[in-house]
Amino acid sequence: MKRSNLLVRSPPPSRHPNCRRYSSSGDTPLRPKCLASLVRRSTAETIPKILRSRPATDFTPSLASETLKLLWNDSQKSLLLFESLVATHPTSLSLASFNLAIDVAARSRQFSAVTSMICRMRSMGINPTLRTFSIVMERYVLAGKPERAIKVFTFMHEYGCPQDLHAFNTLLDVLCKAKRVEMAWDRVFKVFARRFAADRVSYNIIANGWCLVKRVGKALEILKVMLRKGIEPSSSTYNVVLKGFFRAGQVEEGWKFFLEMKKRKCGVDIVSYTTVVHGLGVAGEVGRAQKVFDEMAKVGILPSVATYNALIQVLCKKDSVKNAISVFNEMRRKGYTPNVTTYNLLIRGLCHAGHRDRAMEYMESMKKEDCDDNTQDDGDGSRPNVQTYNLLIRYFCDAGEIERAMSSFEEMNRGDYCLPNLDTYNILISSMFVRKRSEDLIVAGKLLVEMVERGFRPRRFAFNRVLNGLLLTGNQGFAQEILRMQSKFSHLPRQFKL
DNA sequence: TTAACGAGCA
Repeated sequence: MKRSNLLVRSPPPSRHPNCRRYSSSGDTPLRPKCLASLVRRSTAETIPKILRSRPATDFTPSLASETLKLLWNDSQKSLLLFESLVATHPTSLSLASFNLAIDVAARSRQFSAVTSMICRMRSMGINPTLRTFSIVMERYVLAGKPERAIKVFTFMHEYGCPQDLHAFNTLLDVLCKAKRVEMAWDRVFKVFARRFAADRVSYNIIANGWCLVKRVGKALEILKVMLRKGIEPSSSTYNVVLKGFFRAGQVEEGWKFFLEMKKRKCGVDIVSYTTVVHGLGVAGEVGRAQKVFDEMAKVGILPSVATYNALIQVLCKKDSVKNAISVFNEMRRKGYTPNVTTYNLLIRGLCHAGHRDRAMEYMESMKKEDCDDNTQDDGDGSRPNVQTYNLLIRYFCDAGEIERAMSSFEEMNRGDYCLPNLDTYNILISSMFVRKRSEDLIVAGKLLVEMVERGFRPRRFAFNRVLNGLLLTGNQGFAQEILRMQSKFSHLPRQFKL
């Protein structure tokens, strides 16, 4: 498949404004955005050559890991960069870069590549940590192979990572977060609890697992077991159950539990308040949510950005986006810095109310704040992320503004903030069927090709839909091409070995 | 190492 065929092209060869001399060696240090852009426009053959042409001093561990982060949604290119760095500048690879590469490989189910990366990092004197193994375990669970995750846990000490309580809790958490709480309880907790001396955190994780599948009764049972065993519940334990009630739609039970927590002084904190503001609000009890929010100042618990976000979301969903904007302005006046979630909530609220132009203004201020802000202390600050782009694209598509959606997509595809993910492609491909135009179906086909090239696995449904569309509009040749890609794609090796 | 704000599916 020639990329030049693609209507939805990879980024134009625009130089990043911060990057004056990225294609030849010079005295300007290489920045992550420039290296990412360079890698995306190069091939497996040229990437190592380009890397060799630059002085070794350019390749710091942070350049390597930041660039891999930017290439997160292009698994092919990020793995190519990783392999090329191994060959040309191995000292630039830190634990962080290995973890990123392992995550990307595992996400596309290349588990044998994961094993070799772990062996390679050890041979380079970088020991895989629990973080490394939690990535692998999580990917196995998400790939529908939870028993493999358990196996990784039983083997990991052979790869230099201690099997301890911390690791035990991490495995429990990985399973519970993927809603495999029964497996976590029966196959891990019961089997290993004594050996690793399960603690309060272990029980909290299980209680949370039950709450995630909306079985608060089971979480309360865990609470009883803790009390029986003399393990004192923490504020996290109570907050988990509190959230569980609201998540399960048991609003009044949640409210009673909150009152009881206050009465018995069991660690009511900022998390409990945020949970209640959000829980009451999304259940439509906006007045009560607002009252709880106002109560915080009186009891001396100041709201955090997350609390403001909860209130803003509630107002957008159940009240008016106008009031949400007032709260947003108020939080800024008080000196809070909105994060990417705050902006995404407002942008979604505005789009939902049909104000897409105003939503775009907030998008622009996010980008502006990113330029003004050099500190970036918590990593991503308020830069637009994949959710920001996806929600804008989704609303543009829903409103029939396909061109606007495509222009946001192209901007995203420049890769200054993030690259399109599976959701982005799914949203756009679906929207290509609304106008019933032959040219739209070609775009859908090209998007499908591009997503496969970047390591995403479209559902069979997407393949069939695009194929049918192309055949019906007389694009037999392109349909054949996609069919060939699909047959190759479905035979990708699915090795599960570690 | 666990808990709050985001996060969809044929």
